[in-house]
Amino acid sequence: MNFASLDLNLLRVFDALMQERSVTKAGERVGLSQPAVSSALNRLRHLVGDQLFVREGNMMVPTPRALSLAETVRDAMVRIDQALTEQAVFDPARSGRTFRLLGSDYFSTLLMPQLSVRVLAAAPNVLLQFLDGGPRAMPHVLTEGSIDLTLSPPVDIPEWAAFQFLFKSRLVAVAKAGHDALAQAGVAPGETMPLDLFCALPQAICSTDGGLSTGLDSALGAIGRRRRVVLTLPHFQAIALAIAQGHVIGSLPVQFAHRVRDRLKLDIFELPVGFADMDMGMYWHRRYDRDSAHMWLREQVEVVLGE
DNA sequence: ACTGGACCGAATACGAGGTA
DNA sequence: TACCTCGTATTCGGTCCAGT
Repeated sequence: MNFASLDLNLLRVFDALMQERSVTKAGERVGLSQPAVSSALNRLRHLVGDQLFVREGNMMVPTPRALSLAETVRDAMVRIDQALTEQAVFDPARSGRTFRLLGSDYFSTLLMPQLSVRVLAAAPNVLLQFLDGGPRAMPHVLTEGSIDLTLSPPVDIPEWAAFQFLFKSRLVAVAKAGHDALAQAGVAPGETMPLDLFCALPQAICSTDGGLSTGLDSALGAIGRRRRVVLTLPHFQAIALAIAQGHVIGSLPVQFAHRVRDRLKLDIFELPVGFADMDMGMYWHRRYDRDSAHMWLREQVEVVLGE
């Protein structure tokens, strides 16, 4: 590998190929024709001494060598782009940037309505997008640069990811307002739901993969108890709507429960079992640490959730 | 003016996948 | 199985441009 003979445009082609997995689409992305990309790929292959991409059906699949280079090249591309285009201070009023956030519907409900008001008031030409996804998707989307921020409880973070704590969240038990069994037991909203009743009443739980056991079930198991799960749903909104029907109860993050309580006519109770609060926060790739637009976005999220 | 490198469009070959 | 479509790889003849 002779670095002096390296044409940096080849890295643009490589980066586009990593993202598109197609010579034709990579060409469209970087403004070259398909043969030009093919030729560039060939020159890069000779430089690196590796095939880099091999064809599998209609896809160009990266080799292990290409995968090992991808992160470094992507990082370099972003840094060069920032160096060439970055303004001294991000100007929200003039920016046409797209900000993409990823998280569960917990955050899209809790954060996005207010965040969109705040962001679009200051930056009317900005496009704000919130994508549905759990913590598992986090490393991939942050590495490839398709997402600016992910919002989630703590996860095992790679060393290239930055984390900022936003708020603590705890679970509360939720039932339809005036739930018969709870009324008969004389339990008022705000009080602790009796353990026997909590375990006996049919429950809906939030689970994106159909799993039937959560941290709360582990806490119950530790005291030799078990609850009756009859429904799993992938979104907290759906859990709340199901609870509003009256045939199930459930547990929701306290901030989320308060947000939907009045509209859906729900009652909120304390859980009958000790369960540790969760630290909610945002993650981003460290390459954006000093990106002024990204810093501005993080500030807006922090302010909205602080309120 | 010449040379070399990079690109283009067009043509062609070939492989993979979908479909009748 | 044959055929079609789509996409990649390669070649060819040509243009453009920078360097000598």
